[in-house]
Amino acid sequence: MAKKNYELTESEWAIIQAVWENEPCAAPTVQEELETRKNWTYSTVKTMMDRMVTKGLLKTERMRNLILYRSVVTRIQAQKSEIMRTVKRAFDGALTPMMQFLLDNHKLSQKQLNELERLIKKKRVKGRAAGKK
Amino acid sequence: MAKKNYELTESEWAIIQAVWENEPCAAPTVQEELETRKNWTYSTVKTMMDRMVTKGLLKTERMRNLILYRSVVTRIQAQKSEIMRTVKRAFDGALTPMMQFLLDNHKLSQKQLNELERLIKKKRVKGRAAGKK
DNA sequence: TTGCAATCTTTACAAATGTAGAGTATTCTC
DNA sequence: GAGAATACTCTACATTTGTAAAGATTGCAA
Repeated sequence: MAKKNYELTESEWAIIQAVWENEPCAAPTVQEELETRKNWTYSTVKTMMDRMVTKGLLKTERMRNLILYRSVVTRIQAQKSEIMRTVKRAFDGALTPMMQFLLDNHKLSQKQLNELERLIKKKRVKGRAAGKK
Repeated sequence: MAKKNYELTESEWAIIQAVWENEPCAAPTVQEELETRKNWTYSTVKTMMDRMVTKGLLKTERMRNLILYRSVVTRIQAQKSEIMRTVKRAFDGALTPMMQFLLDNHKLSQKQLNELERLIKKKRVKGRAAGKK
């Protein structure tokens, strides 16, 4: 139910990404997966994962002598939270100014602009069809 | 020079916003400004501000027996960092997917969509004029 | 000049986060 | 069945963040 706000730290993001991609998976898998980017030992990874279970970001299930982890929040949910956090903190909660800022402050290629325009058009049509909001 | 990445915490955002709006200003001013929203005592605010000086987010200047604070990073810089952080963590560094996500996952009104389209058009033209990138 | 008001300084402490060693249990493998 | 390999548990410690009380300064007002 609850549309909670999941504020993941940098490290938690790294971990949950690995989980999303291997789900369900054991801690060693995650550790190996991250070994190159992050330089974490098994202990480190495991500790973090267990803390994430406590926080309700992951959940576990025992399979014989193995402990398998699964994500509780989806990638979409996490992305949404991350964006909402930014909008709240840095743009006073207003989405359009943030979009505008993105357009103004990041050099997008023509191609990207086209793509965006296309997306907006699509959105627009759909919105109209479905009874405007 | 350095185009550093400023990762402000929630509290730091609150403080620096107050500073931006009153710059240069003394700690008590900031504390009063935030009194309603946050419920921080003077000590709390002062401590945080001094820590932010250490971190290079604010700087001070002594005026007789007063200590005045100024921001070191601009609102734009901070917003940019905040967005970059999100893009990096949650969208694998790619801006367009993030924009797409924004369009897909947040119900924008027709008006907002129009506005965005207009902005993009403007961008497009300007980009073309200035030798495409 | 004495005391009050405003401001600053010092110190503290708890919770969260980053990081991991050392020991324990379980399971292969020879 | 004994040692090696694998995975888990427990404990620990440093740093950062959130929060603030208590004490020291200083300038002004009576």
